[in-house]
Amino acid sequence: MVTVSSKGIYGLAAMHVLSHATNARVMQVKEIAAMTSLSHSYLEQLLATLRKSGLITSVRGVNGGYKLSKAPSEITVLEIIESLEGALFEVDQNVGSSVILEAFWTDIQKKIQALFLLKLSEIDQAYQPFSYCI
Amino acid sequence: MVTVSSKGIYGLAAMHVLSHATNARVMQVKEIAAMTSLSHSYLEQLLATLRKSGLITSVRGVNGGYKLSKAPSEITVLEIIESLEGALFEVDQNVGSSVILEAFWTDIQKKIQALFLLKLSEIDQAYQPFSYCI
DNA sequence: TTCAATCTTGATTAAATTACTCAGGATACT
DNA sequence: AGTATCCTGAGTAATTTAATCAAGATTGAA
Repeated sequence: MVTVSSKGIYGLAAMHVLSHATNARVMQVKEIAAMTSLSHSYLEQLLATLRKSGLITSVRGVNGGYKLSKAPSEITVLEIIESLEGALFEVDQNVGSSVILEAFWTDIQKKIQALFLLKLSEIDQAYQPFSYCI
Repeated sequence: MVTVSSKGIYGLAAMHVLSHATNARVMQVKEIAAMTSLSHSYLEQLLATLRKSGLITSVRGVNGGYKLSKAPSEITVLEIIESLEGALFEVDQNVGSSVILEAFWTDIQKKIQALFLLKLSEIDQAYQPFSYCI
């Protein structure tokens, strides 16, 4: 019903790294792998999925790599997670045949989904460890 | 990292049924199975786990069954889910070696946990489909 | 043109998890 | 004694996870 496994966590890490690439510069799998501590081949698999979802764009050949398809302010964490893990929720019928519980789970679902609607760019803004309000 | 599978959903359904048993009357597995549409043997397995966690109490022998160990107002959905599925979250180190992402995931974790701190009794209060405020 | 760097794809796999089933044992009321 | 219950542990098929690996496709540069 709800699942966020390491695949989604790794994927967000990769996207987060890409969001810091200066001015639409493509980053190589090698670089991203080094920064996220992921294996090259596994990361390739994740990036392939993210590319098929349209979240990132690839450039092939020498000096190729990946970059975000959109600005980090236009990509939500939910999109990233769902791209890699499928729908965050399956709307499950017949929860013990209880109408009340179905309403409960639907509500939980809505609330968790809302948590993940954060934009990629907002992660830095919200969780930057050393931020100074002048 | 986050997982709520059907086991937790079924378990909540069973506990919800038990919370409606009149005045500490024990309910048989058979009855609960009928009300939740679960198979007798699978439900037994779930109830055994819930009992070992101290959430429900059993009475053996003829006319035995299960009942809640505490009032529905003293049992949270989180306790039920975690009893069956283990910790809702694993605090995962080294999320792509990023301090910011670690802070993000810790925060998400806290917020999701908060959603599940709802009391068993509060489910009915909050999601009763036909409730009238006089 | 050739080569090497890079993305791309598909096959494969070991381990873990899920969602069960089943057979029989233990207990206690009648 | 007998039977209705809970109780336990073993077993299992299917799926998912978290990868690895080999080889193909593309393109910039020498």
